[in-house]
Amino acid sequence: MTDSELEKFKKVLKDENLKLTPQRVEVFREVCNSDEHREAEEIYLALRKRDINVSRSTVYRTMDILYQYDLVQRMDIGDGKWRYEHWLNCHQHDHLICIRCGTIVEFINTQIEGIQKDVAEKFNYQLVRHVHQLFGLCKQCQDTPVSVK
Amino acid sequence: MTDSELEKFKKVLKDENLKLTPQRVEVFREVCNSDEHREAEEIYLALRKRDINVSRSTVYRTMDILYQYDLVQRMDIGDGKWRYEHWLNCHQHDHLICIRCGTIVEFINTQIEGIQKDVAEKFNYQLVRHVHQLFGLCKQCQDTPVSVK
DNA sequence: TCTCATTTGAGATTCAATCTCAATAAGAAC
DNA sequence: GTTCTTATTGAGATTGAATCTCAAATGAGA
Repeated sequence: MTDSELEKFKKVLKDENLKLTPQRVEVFREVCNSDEHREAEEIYLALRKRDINVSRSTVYRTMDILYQYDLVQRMDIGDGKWRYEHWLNCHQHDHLICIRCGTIVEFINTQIEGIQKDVAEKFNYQLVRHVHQLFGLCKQCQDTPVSVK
Repeated sequence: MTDSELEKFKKVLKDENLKLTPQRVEVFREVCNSDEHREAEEIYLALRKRDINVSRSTVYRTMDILYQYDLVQRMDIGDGKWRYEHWLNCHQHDHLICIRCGTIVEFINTQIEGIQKDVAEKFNYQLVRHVHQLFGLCKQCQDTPVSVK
């Protein structure tokens, strides 16, 4: 977490009349210090592992704030859990997801953005956001035989 | 529900050693007879409304079978519920979703499919399926002012 | 330092989906 | 048609991520 990131977070809290608490800062720090796409529960456990006591409720609540004010990105791959990632490298990107091992890879394709704009325009939709996920088998899982139970 | 659709369902059940029960047929019929993107609960209620008694459990279980054997399409728009739609017009399509009123519109864009293939190939993923959803405001919601609570 | 609205933590609650299990029914064999 | 075996059904219990509740604690402006 860079100082400028922290300042951005502080500004949001101030602007929205939310208080700067140690718990909120720790949650934000934890999110920023990993490039994985993690669930709230994983972030909660990572904090506990580092002996930082923040309740599960507070982790969920803070993730909501971070998402609400666009300080983190969040995605849903259809398993009923939100996965969060920091927004530091700020590029709009989509995801490739391995259906066997769960590995998530990011990709950027500017061509698709143009097409999306065209589609939205054609249907008179004012585009706000999109979800674009490609599910398949990663190289390693293609090469690994399925183990017998 | 056309006869050929029903036959396809019967074939799947037979091939998979599953039994053809009146409940399963009714659920399938209900799904086929609507072009909406409905939740299992909505399908369950629609059946009750027509005085067809199928339990909630059986609706959920049958939807699983239909999805498993590719007789229906299912989507997740991030609200924790699966929405089902029949697969009768068999075109691969994506969705435009209004974030205010929930209207779902389908669109087809063959250009994107090519790009998806290229991306998967580049990352050595063997593509299985994709999710592509555009969220925004539909024309009507753009024109309707937000009502005051 | 005082004050007060906000936040926290722990546990309760929600809700879609899944599981359990006794009763029922499909459908193969005869 | 009858019998037998196994799958299916229905009702309610359970699961699990997320949200809510409320008393106690705390941030931050005065």
